[in-house]
Amino acid sequence: MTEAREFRGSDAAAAELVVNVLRGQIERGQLRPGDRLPPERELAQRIGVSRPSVRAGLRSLAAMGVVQTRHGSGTYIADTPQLDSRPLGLLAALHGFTTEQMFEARRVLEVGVAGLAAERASAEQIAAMAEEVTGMFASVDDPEAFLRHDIRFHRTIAMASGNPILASLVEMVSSLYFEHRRRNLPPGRDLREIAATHRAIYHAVRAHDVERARREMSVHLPRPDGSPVALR
Amino acid sequence: MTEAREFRGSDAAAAELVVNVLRGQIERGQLRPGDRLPPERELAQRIGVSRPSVRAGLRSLAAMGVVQTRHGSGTYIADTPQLDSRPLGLLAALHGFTTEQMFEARRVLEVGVAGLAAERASAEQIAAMAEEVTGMFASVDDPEAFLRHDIRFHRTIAMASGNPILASLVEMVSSLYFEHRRRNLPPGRDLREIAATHRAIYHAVRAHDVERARREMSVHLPRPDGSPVALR
DNA sequence: CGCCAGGGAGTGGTCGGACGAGTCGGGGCG
DNA sequence: CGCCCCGACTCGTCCGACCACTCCCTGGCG
Repeated sequence: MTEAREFRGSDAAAAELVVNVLRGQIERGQLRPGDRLPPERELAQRIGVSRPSVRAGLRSLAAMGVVQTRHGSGTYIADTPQLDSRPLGLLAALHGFTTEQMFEARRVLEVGVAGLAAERASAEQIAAMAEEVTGMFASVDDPEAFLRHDIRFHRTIAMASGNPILASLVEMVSSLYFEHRRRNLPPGRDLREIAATHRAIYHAVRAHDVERARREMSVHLPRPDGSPVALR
Repeated sequence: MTEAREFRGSDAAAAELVVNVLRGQIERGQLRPGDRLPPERELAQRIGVSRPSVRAGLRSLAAMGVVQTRHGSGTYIADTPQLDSRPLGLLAALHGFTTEQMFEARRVLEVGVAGLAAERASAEQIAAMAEEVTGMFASVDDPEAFLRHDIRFHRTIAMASGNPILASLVEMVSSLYFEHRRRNLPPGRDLREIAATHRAIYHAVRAHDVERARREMSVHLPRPDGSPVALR
């Protein structure tokens, strides 16, 4: 029962040991998304370190989005394969990323996933896109609601690409943009026009026209046209 | 001097408070890359939480790659704007990302940055690419050295895109691939052929031919052609 | 019999203190 | 003058305790 697993090569940091043990269990399939981890006190005993060390390791994993803890309930393996966007936000502040760079990164990613989505989108996913597009047209007078549909539309596209890695990256970068836009409501352009461009993207995906989907997504996304200042 | 900064809205988690305080100082420019943070005990007193809480917050930031601690020396703001790739590796193991998906993500990113690099690469960056290409030709009999030049070539391309966000994402995804390849040396294809494709990419970038750079990068990157197994 | 309020056990969150381990610089010794 | 050792400083780990929160289960009430 004991998984002390001494030696551990040359690196014997207690907190790191915790991460490695759990990582091993994850990679071996013994820990699956949604699973609940043993209590910290029990983990400490099993691994052979103190509870503070266990907590340190769990906190690292939590910061990476691998686990999430619920006070009073337990620690669980994350069920949404979502990379946390806070790191990017912090790095943005640290190294002075500009809005242009953020837009550009989003462009590269979204255009790519739009093409893949046109190849592979399922009927259900296409229906979900249509739902969000109609939602956008229905809320052209409510910027807040409009933004929600906007976010969900792009998220659906990312899902439909069939590539969870790209979907995570898109989510990470886009959340930066949407947070930025939430602070600056309403946007300059007419919401009706924006909804129309989304409709065009949707049509291209529905027609499984890869090139058109890429092109429509490309014209939709804000060009780095002299955006005002640094990010945030 | 005290920055207790009570209230803090509705969320009063001690460890989170530490992250927010430091984040604020980073965003306000009071903390810059390479700077050394105050000792944990002093931070604890200044923020008004216990040292374990400070340690918890710092560990979160460390896991995100924002700070790094050196035993016996201190905690420093990270100087390399690099997103850590370990989170992606863990998520890959967790959610069963396949090699195809990894290749595909890398394709989207690398093709994008290749196009940007063709637009913007400076003379020095182009020279650096040439250096790596010649290095690859010179080490076609040494897979290990060849791989090193390969990595550096792609890193130079990413840098030359002028977009640190994209460069970080490329680095994050590519490091997964290179780690995978390091375990599986040597690759199936002839190294000489690979070096030639890199040379073609280099020529396109040097000529500032965006479309050709994208095309050459596209043909260079391994197509998702029935790669064997899960990403491990 | 069914519903709901209460309590208790289990869990993570925080705290203070203590000691070990690593780093670094300065002062003493050769 | 140069080397080495030592001590101050810092992070790393550990312990024990208590608090806050969640969840389930029990018992009483309708």
